Amino acid sequence: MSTSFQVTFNVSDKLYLRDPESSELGRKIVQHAINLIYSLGYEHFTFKKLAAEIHTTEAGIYRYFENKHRLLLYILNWYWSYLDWLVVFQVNNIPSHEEQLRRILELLTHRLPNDSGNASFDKKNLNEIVIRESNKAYLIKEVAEINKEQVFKPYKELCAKIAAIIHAYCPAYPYPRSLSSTILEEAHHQQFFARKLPNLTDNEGLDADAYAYQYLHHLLFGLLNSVKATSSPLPKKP
Amino acid sequence: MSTSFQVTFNVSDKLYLRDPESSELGRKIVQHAINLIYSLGYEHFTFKKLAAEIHTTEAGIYRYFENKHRLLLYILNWYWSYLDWLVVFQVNNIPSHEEQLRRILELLTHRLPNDSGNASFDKKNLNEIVIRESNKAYLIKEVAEINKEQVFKPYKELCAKIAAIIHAYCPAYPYPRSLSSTILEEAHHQQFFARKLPNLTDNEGLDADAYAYQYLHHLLFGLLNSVKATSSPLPKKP
DNA sequence: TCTAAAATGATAGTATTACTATTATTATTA
DNA sequence: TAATAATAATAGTAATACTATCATTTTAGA
Repeated sequence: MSTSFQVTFNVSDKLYLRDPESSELGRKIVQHAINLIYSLGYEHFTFKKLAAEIHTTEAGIYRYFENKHRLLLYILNWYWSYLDWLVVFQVNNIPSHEEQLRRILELLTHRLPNDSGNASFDKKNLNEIVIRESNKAYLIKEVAEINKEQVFKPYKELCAKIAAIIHAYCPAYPYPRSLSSTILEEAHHQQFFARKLPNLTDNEGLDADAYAYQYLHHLLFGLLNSVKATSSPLPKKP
Repeated sequence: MSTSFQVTFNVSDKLYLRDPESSELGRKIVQHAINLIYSLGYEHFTFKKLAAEIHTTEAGIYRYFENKHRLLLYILNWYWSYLDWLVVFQVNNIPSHEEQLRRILELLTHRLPNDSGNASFDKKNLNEIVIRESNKAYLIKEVAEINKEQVFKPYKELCAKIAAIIHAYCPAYPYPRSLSSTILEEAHHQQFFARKLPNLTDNEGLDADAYAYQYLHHLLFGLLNSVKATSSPLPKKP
């Protein structure tokens, strides 16, 4: 007899019509959607192409997801939930808030470990589409309406969690949530820029992920340490 | 006899098939596109709807722009070029780099003056679509190819210009371009968040633009001043 | 001022996308 | 074993993203 331990993710059931985790077809849809969005780009990705890829029909996919935007949101929610869990796990038992933040930056800028997450998604492709497509999930006219359906909950929770650690590290800093969302966004954008529009960065030869880490590390600690220094000046040693 | 002074903008001629500035119809297309993208959202905006709005035909619009992505890029390039010009103008003759940066932040976070720019676009709508849609111009699979057509030149130049002032203000800071692009992006995202997903920010009752200004001001100067302090420590007063 | 060229308008048409509906077939589960 | 649920196969509709054609109007040049 073997025991298996499963981490479950709390994605809103508003995201799907039928739970894709509940069947082979559902899992295939999500798995191949990640690869296809990666290789075609979100705009050129269609349910018809996905159906052809996994030898099912368009109608078959529509039974799981209302449209491709919901499917994208589902994938991103999975990513954000998983990242949240990784943050909790990585930060657990680490006494230093500074070290906690350092580890978080590493998680945000580097790709997910490929063996992890009891899901057979291609983590490299997942990471790429998160970088390139995640803004398209919320930078839309209808954001207020879909927000009511809890579809951004995992993102907000992740943002709040990081904000809480920023606050613990530097209670005097007045914008922990905005700084958290800035870091979440720029961890992806600066990587994208470093790869595709390098003039928008100061990278010279580093890997995009390593560069993003370095830049954000300097930004985060430069900023927070300056606040710490001015708000509670330590007694100087002679 | 009257003299008129016109500022011209250097948008790449790859963006259009026929120059929309050269005709009444062309100007109407751009002007109403801004309003329609604003009210429908980029995804729901189509050339057919735009054609109906201005009492021309779909084919008529296709004679000016290859597709709606090019039209969006054209609009954004106009915005970026104009912002660049405003930056130059606002910063001219200001001796203090600090004051220069402060003025730039104000330009980035606040809407364009409505009477300006010798174009009859609705500046409020233009500002909204820049906030909500500009990421969709470059966060795409084909970014490398279209980048060759110079379509991001105005954005890069603006970024470089701000980076140069950051560098002038604080030569020791190692990431002026990334900081510049971060500020350009977050000036819009934090406004969007403050309005639509306020939990991602620390705003409490300020207008979104004022909040974004305040947050970014604190970030920019907090960071740069800390670098200044550590790189060239001033002699202490007793 | 006349003429040629260019721009526009009107209409039509194609391929693809984004869906919905129907019915037959295959698994599951009670 | 019967009922039920999921899937496959097929068809069809409305909208989108274009391209093509041709008549008409506008503009610019000789």
